[in-house]
Amino acid sequence: MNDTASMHAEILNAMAQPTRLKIIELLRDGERCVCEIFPAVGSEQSNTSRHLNMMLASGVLSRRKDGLKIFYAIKHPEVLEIVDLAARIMTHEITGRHKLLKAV
Amino acid sequence: MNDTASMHAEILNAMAQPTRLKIIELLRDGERCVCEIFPAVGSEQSNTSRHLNMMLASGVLSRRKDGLKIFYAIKHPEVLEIVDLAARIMTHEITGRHKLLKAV
DNA sequence: AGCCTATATGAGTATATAGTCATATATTAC
DNA sequence: GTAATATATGACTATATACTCATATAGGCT
Repeated sequence: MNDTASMHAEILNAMAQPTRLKIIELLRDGERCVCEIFPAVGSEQSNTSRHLNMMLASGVLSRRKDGLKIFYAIKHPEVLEIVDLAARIMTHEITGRHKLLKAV
Repeated sequence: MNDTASMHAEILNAMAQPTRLKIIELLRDGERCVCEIFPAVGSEQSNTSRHLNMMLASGVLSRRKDGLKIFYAIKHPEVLEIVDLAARIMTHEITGRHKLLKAV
């Protein structure tokens, strides 16, 4: 990343994908190892590993090694706040679109 | 979008790109027409139009027509909150990485 | 009507992304 | 040492994305 806009975007992008959102939701109540994460999100181990690594690189997740296992966790509380705010927008949008349908 | 995770991701994705972040920053203090937006963000008119349309479709922006001009605006206050929280994460990351460099 | 301005879109390209399968790299247990 | 487990990565594919240039569409003005 070079300028601040692309670093800023990179952080948001690390949350803006269905599998990555599932990972964040899973980590909401604490750290998990990769071996727990990939079956929980229903994705391959290799694919999950790539998502975890890019989320680590962009500062969304942190990790800790314990023997063979590597535990990933949400690095900043702001991550969950962002995900929750986006969920609120989604709710507004869904109810808004329902009203539009009713109006017809 | 089919499931909630992909709609959720779509909303975040509509902010997770440098040009789109610049658009959001520009609209922070009020609506602007496309003719004002594209020179301000330094992007082509056609490219800016596409970004604006996808941000509209995902519920991040709203638009209003006034004669020839179309004014885009931030649709939900949560959008700015999300952008600000991501900026805070970026700040934490930058200071954190500086500490790492100092420690070496 | 014709002309100008503002916005959107079709078509194309180059790059990025998410995904898979196979393999490499630890780390632990025996 | 070997075997087994956990994670990461190389190589590849298919699709998505951001972008450009040219053109279409629509509204206002004379």
